[in-house]
Amino acid sequence: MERRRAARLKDVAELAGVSHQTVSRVVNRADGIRPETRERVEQAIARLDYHPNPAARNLVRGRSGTLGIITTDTGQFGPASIQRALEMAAREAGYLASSLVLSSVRRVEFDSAVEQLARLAVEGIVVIAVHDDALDVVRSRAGGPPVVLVEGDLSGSRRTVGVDQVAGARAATRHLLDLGHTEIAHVTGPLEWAEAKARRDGWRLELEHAGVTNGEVFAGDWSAASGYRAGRLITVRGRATAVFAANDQMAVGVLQALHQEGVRVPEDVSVVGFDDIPEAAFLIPPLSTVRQDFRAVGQRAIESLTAAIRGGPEPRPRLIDPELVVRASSGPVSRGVRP
Amino acid sequence: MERRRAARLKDVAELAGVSHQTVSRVVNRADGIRPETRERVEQAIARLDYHPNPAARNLVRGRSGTLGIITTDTGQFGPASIQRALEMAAREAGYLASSLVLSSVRRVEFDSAVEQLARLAVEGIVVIAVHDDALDVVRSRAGGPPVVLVEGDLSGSRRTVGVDQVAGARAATRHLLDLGHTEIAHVTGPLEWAEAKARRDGWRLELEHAGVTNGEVFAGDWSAASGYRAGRLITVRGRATAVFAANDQMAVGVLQALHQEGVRVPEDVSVVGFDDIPEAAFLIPPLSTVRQDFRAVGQRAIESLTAAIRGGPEPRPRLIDPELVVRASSGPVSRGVRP
DNA sequence: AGGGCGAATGTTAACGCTCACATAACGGTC
DNA sequence: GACCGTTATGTGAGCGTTAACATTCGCCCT
Repeated sequence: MERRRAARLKDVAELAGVSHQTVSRVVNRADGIRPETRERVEQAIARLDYHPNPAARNLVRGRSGTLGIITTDTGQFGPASIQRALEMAAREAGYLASSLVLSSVRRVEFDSAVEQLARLAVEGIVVIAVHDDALDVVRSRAGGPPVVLVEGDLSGSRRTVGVDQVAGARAATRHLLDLGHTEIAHVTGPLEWAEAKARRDGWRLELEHAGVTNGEVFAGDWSAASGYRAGRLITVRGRATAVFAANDQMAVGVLQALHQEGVRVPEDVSVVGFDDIPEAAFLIPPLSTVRQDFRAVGQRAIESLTAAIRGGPEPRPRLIDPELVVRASSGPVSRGVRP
Repeated sequence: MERRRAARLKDVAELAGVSHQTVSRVVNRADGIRPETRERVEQAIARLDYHPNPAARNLVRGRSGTLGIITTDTGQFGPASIQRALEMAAREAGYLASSLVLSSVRRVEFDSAVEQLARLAVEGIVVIAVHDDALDVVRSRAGGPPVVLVEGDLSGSRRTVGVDQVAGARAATRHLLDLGHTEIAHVTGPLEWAEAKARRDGWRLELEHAGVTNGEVFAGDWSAASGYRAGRLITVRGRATAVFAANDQMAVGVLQALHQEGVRVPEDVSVVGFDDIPEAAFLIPPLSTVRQDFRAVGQRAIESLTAAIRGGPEPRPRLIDPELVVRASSGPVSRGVRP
């Protein structure tokens, strides 16, 4: 079968017996078209299987219809999920999203990424900013397309969107306090990450709020291995009756360490994580955790970016509330003695 | 500061004192330009910070410069990794990749995705085809842009690219046979998935090749929970001295079940997974598994697609060899009796 | 009946680039 | 010095669309 050229506005116009501009109006849903004419044009469009040429459209409108997403290839659950959510939200907003996955957060690579996006004439950029360094780079960049930061340090003056990490950590800690725990340890993420810092701060704040001051801190790095090490230390020192891990992967490690030492969860020690990874519900025992609505983060970020592109003000509140998910790994503090 | 319009070809031409066509030639690396002229033009480009307008370029060239990626939001490690790899490879090939993440593989949604990509005038589509159903939908589609299938059923006549799942499964099984195991159980993925089927077939083939016929099969669904259930059954029946799980998540479940029952890994039972998820090296014990080179898959898929767009033949072999990664979870069959 | 007005549609000119072709410049040959 | 071929550069058209303005038509009002 011969491959015909795609139909153009002009072809549709000829078939429908109108001018190309009328067709354009129908395609772009302008009003001031007689229903009868519109009907005729729409039939012609259907018959020719006409699709507007996006390149021509973008050219004449002086825009590219493209957004850039810069993220790092950390393999972490959060950033990857947000990337996905951003891609979906961008498409819903009528933009094409082009994701740039960096293998490091070094300034050079970051700059070249921004350069590459400039070459694509992106109208805006979303940076999934896990690292403080990345923030600095963005801040230092003058001119160019508007930039929205996601999930980094949300306290800055720039446009930023993200889950309220502090609130999530406080909710998790409050949940453990409500169960009667007073010795609540915390396993942190790497503290260069804004999220890790915020979760630690939330935990600390809530403890102070409750008048509890002596929570132990264990330094982790997001990995299950680091959670495992923290878990072993916790069993050795043997004071905490509850552990709040800064992410689910580390909580997995904690669970394994506790299990290995014969410490029962939640009878002897309660564990709460953060993220609600897909496996969380299938762990032994199912993990209590804090769920983040990445979909909402993606949508708001794109909203904020499109607003910036149009030169408008910040649209909706930029902090999104996380949700505590209680499962079997957290329970009332036991009266018995820890083994 | 006033925001100037972006520089055009004409602006550069005027500044360099040449025609716009000469500038175009310099930009597009055409030869037949005097070095001196080229130098002058390049300086002008740098001074004006000129970037070609991709919309105008695509319009006149009659192409969109865009590829579509269709994937499903399964949250599985493999598909997500491949999506990333595809995005990177597409960009390296000079294309903009637009990813469509489907929440189901139902025909309707799939069709609307293809429709949406047609609207973007994508030049080609990569489908990360996990489900047999998805394959059918693609096969039924006539006309439109070329399509490359990734990681589905690789035996079809269409352009397909992927890791040789059968070879990977055979390597894993061979590894266990080499360690002296003869009772090797297999935990499958959901058998609607082409990968799950291929891994089971590879396991079976290698057993037959070695003259071992009595491997037990346990049906799983990729989740850690299903692996856990299989692990419990294995300890109850108590025959297998080795388990090959069709993915790492299920292997995690197996490990937990064995551990819980006091079965030592690898002393009593060896475990091998598939995927090499980031946690694999941090599990207890570190998990032997099969690593897939997703980067290579992405690159070959894009190569194949660009070849198809140009109407050329299939470029490189489309099957990629996986790599066995031996860690502590697999060891020689023990002479002692299982507890 | 003529003027004016609004609704519906048509006409023309960009948008920034590449392609195909036209021209200029230059050196060698007879 | 007229002719040719080669190399380097310039010119004009057109890609498919939208924006701005122009036109046509029918209708109501005085």
